[in-house]
Amino acid sequence: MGTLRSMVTPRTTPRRPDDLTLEVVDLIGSVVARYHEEYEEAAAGHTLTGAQARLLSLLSLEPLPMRKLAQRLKCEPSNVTGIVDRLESRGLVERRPDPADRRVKLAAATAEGRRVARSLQDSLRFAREPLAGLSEAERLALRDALRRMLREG
Amino acid sequence: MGTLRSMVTPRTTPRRPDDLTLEVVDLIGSVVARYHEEYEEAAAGHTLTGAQARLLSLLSLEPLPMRKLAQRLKCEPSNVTGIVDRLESRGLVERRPDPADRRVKLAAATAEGRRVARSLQDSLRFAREPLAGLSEAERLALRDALRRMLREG
DNA sequence: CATGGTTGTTTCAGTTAATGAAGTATTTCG
DNA sequence: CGAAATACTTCATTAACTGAAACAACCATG
Repeated sequence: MGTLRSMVTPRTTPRRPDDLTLEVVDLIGSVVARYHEEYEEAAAGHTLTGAQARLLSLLSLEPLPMRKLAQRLKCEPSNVTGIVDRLESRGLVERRPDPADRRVKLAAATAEGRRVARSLQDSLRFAREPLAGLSEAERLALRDALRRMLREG
Repeated sequence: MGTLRSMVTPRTTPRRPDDLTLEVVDLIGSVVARYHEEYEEAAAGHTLTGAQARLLSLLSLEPLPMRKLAQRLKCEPSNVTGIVDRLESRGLVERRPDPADRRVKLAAATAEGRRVARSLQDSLRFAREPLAGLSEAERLALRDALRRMLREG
């Protein structure tokens, strides 16, 4: 069906990605799936949900106001309230007043929270294993390609 | 960067990933985030949730029993029931009996469902844009690296 | 061929994530 | 000062997800 058309009108479809591009997109889809799988798995290993793990990771670096958390997680502030509530009830996160602005509440990881975040990072290190199959040169090429891909948009 | 360390202690840190690997992992994290963002966006453009879009995409290729859907989506069968319910109530999917086994119900995309799935694919094609910045040689190298990464595990 | 175990699906109860609309403080600025 | 904007919470609602229980149909095996 399509073969005849492509023989007759070889250059009328400028937007149609070539087979190589399609394959690469497909591969990226697989990498995305695998990354997610392992992330959720690592989180579950600490009895955390994905959203909780992501938020805790952010806070392990520095305390942040709720509104900033919402921005980083790309969700509504009211949603962050619940996630922080659950982490707080487990003693992994605490709320502090911001001395500079009494409206804002800073969410901060507790010592225990940081410990869990670190352990999470380590178990996620497992996600790096696939890279072990690549030579240094390949990893360099991969880095450059990914950098360029992300540079756009 | 990591060169000095690797010269001094070439075999004492077998598990600790080098800086290059860490950077690549980080870049993959960004690609994952971007991919998801665009996928959810494309789904939302059709008033579908991510889970619904994923399920519909699977069904656009071939009808599948509920249990197979659960396996593909890596979730419990009871969950699939709800997602299919919602898609069915919108006329995008239908349930048919499996002639070979009266226990199983095949979920199948309707004509409208296939149309939506195709349109979804097309808007997701936007996700391929980042690849446009790469030369053919780079895309080839990227493909090979990704293939090898996924080969393991 | 009966019957007991297994499989495929659904229902139900419960948790989490997420949004959007109010509502309450607090800050900022005309 | 007073009005508008900002930060957070609460509430109602929907979806995704899990695990347990129920039900029907399949399939062995004695």
